[in-house]
Amino acid sequence: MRMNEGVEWAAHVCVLLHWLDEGGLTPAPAARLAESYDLPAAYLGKQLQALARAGITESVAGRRGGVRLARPASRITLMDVVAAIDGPSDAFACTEIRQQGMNAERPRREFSKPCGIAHAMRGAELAWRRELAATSIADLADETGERVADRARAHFR
Amino acid sequence: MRMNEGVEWAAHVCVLLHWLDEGGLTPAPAARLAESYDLPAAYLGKQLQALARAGITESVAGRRGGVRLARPASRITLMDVVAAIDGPSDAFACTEIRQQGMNAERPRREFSKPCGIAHAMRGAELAWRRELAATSIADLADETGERVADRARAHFR
DNA sequence: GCTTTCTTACTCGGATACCTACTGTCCGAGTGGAATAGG
DNA sequence: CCTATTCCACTCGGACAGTAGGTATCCGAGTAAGAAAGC
Repeated sequence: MRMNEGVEWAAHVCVLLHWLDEGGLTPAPAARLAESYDLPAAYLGKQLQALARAGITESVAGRRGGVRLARPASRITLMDVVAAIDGPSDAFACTEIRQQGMNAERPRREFSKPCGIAHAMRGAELAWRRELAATSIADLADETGERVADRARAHFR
Repeated sequence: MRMNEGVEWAAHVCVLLHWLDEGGLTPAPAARLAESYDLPAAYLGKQLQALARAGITESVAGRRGGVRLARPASRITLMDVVAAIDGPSDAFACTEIRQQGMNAERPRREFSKPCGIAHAMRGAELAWRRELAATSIADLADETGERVADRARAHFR
């Protein structure tokens, strides 16, 4: 099980957009964001589109256009970013194999209670989501230090 | 992000092996285990090998051979099964893009503190693992009900 | 000076190709219990 | 009756093909700010 690499990119870009916002440097062109972290511009564009579809960023068309955060960074969580890029569906998908093979002839009502394995997996994923939802983009930006933020802003000025 | 389908198979098979153990019906041939849940025998064999490598099951060669749990089901957790099938590595892999692009020229010592995003992701995965480690195969078997266990044993007798 | 047109610099979305990892199958080698053959 | 051989039912491990989804690139369409041109 491996997470989409775009999640890392999107998270870093969101933090960067927050810093730029504080300096009045948004919207920032997608191509420059990609260049800031040496990422393939065309592919990062796809991830940015996904963020926009999820309402995390908004993009401004036309000259002097670009991307910016759609709401304060304190109200954007890592969970939001993961869900936008990696999809909202669970990693574990129960295929109800307990109803196959030796139990194929059994009446369906015997399986009305959800599969215990699926239930446990679901609980673990909920814990994971809860943790991700507890960290906001603003938290991440704050703990990085002002010097890095300043340098980023200088790079875009 | 999607989890290996074999994890579901392996978990169900472990529960089944626990039931069979209680009836003195182990070791059970891999082919029969596959047929019990209508799974492709050759591919399930691969997953069983992975379980054996992880020390969760042990396989008995030769005639009347098969597979059985290597230790009591109460001491096998879902986390063990997931790690055996899906690999022990984290889903999120930090590639340190913060050190690229506009920060490529910066001295390395500025990045001695771990990346905040990677840290948060790691914390969330730890919460996930903790939950999985809290559920044992015996727990799963118990909550399913004795009737299903009896039927499984009857199928192997 | 004001309005219109044009250019430019962006985003958006689809089409496409590649590559990795998961899914699934097959086969030969090894192993050990049970049946069989020989003394 | 006892021992040695053969057979059979298993597992193990590697090799291999197919497929889905993640990675990456490209291109045309749409949009808006600012410059240029015309009145």
